[in-house]
Amino acid sequence: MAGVEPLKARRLYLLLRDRIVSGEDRPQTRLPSEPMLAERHGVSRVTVRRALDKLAGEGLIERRPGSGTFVAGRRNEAPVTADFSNLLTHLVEMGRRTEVRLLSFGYVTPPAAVAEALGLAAGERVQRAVRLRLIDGAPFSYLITHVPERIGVSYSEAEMASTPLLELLERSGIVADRASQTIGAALAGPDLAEALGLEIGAALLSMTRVVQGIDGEGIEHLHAFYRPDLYSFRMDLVRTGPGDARSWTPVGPARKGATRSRGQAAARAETETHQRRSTVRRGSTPRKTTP
Amino acid sequence: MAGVEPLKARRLYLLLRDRIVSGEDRPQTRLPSEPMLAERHGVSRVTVRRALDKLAGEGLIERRPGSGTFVAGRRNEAPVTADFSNLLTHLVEMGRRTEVRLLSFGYVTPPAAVAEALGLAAGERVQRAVRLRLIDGAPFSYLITHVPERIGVSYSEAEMASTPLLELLERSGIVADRASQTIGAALAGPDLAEALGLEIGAALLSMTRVVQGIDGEGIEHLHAFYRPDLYSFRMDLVRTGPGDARSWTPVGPARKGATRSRGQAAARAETETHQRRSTVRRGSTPRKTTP
DNA sequence: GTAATCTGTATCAGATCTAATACAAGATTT
DNA sequence: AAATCTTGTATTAGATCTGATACAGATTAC
Repeated sequence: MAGVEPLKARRLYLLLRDRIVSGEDRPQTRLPSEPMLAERHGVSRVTVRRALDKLAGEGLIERRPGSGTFVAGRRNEAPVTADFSNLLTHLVEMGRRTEVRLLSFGYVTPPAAVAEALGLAAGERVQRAVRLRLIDGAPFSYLITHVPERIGVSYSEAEMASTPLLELLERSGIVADRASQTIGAALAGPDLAEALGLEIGAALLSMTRVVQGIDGEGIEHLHAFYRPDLYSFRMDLVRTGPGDARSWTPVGPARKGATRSRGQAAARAETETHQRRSTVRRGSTPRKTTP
Repeated sequence: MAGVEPLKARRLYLLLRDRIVSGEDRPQTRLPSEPMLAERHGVSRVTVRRALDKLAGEGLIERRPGSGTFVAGRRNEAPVTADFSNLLTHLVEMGRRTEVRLLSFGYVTPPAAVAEALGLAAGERVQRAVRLRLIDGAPFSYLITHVPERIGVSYSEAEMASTPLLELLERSGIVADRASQTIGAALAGPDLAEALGLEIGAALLSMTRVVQGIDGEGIEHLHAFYRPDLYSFRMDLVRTGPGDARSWTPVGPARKGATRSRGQAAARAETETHQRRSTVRRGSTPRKTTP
């Protein structure tokens, strides 16, 4: 009569977790008691307890002996948000310190997908670098870059560890003209999990970016993985154009709540100003990017 | 002396999987033999076998008894790609058929996060709908929409199951003026996993979108989950502006190689044309959107 | 054709997970 | 103050999962 499910606790954990993070179960609300949950989900109280232990470990619930288990206050969403349209990012970082670690560096023959994306000749070698980015000491992104060998030789390994890649390329006279980004999701394998400080099956945001020069020649291929709890992508759009022909146009990210209940024109002016301002400011900040 | 690790097989599975999908292990290549893998990773051959079974089940490897295990040909990436800047999407769908199922419909008091995002008064109710979108019979997105009650009543439940939400709103005279989208990743819980036909711990792409009217009033709150193997977000960027003041500007997705080696104006004009074209075409196709 | 190598299959032992039960301690209600 | 409900802790046994070993069938190389 035993269950065929080898992961009852995990299953229940994910179930409860979804309801909490989605806001379905409101903060400060009391969850059903452990015996109740056990009965309602057809598992033993020990299993319920395991699921709740996990939730408590992540700070999603608060347990008060004798009183009950309560939904904790909504925790902050991904604090570091990248604007989509910005390559030289513009992390919305309020006084935070970012750091880069070079995990791997060398010249290899690229995977077929990379070679194709960069438009390389058969057998052409590339510089491959793996970097880890941290914010306030916490790793949040894992970056694998491939650069054609002839371009990669124009800067050193040491520079790679301290300077954003696109900046290095610019310095070498390489002109980036176009880029294409694709965003997806993936599970954390052993390497990624360890580097990013996550469990092995954790969910990751992934991005692939291909940067091309004026003649369409491949300059950089980036494959990046982000911790979704520390990083996310954001894009703001405004309806433009007259009458029926209007369509959506991306703009820079608006300040939190700043555009609330105002006219369209005012909102647009504001976001555009913000964009310009942040662009200028970038030149004076130490070294910040999201490659 | 037995291992403390309860997930050796899964660990190895993810490790090998990463190497295959990243192209590190090239297609048609033979993997190390099972005994070799067992030794190199310090596990038993049975464990290796379990990992390989999973990979074979996903078609990532091909096993030939007596001969060896081979990396299967690179499988296609996410076939359905959404352009970022397009709300009324524009799936890059080549003759595919999409379908919508309404899983849940009703009026509720919204979670705090939703109420806040929509700028609702305390206690104001919303229409909540859960829909599943399929392409060629395969579910690829799970959508949870919240719409203020006063707006939601302008269309019926039946319409909800057949017509894109934004289109319904437009029809009711609601004018969407601004939108904000945030993209992240999450693990599939029991509900999502079953609806989308995935295992329980699978990785999902998630998106939150808030649409506002001219006066900043909330119109729609969407929380969407996508199968990353069937769906991804894409954005193309072009370097604009003169000399040192140049920055990156998002454009519609370029046709493969179409914008190669052209100036900024040409590229933008082209994508806008393409965008408009697809908008017009939509009217004659059955029902296609990506809410 | 014979040896070496590889995948496929079966068996067995240890570890982990699940469940059931009992009891203790804190909080609330009656 | 007593009764009741809650979470915290401990113990037990059974089912399941995981890992290790041995052997069989298929392919390849020499």
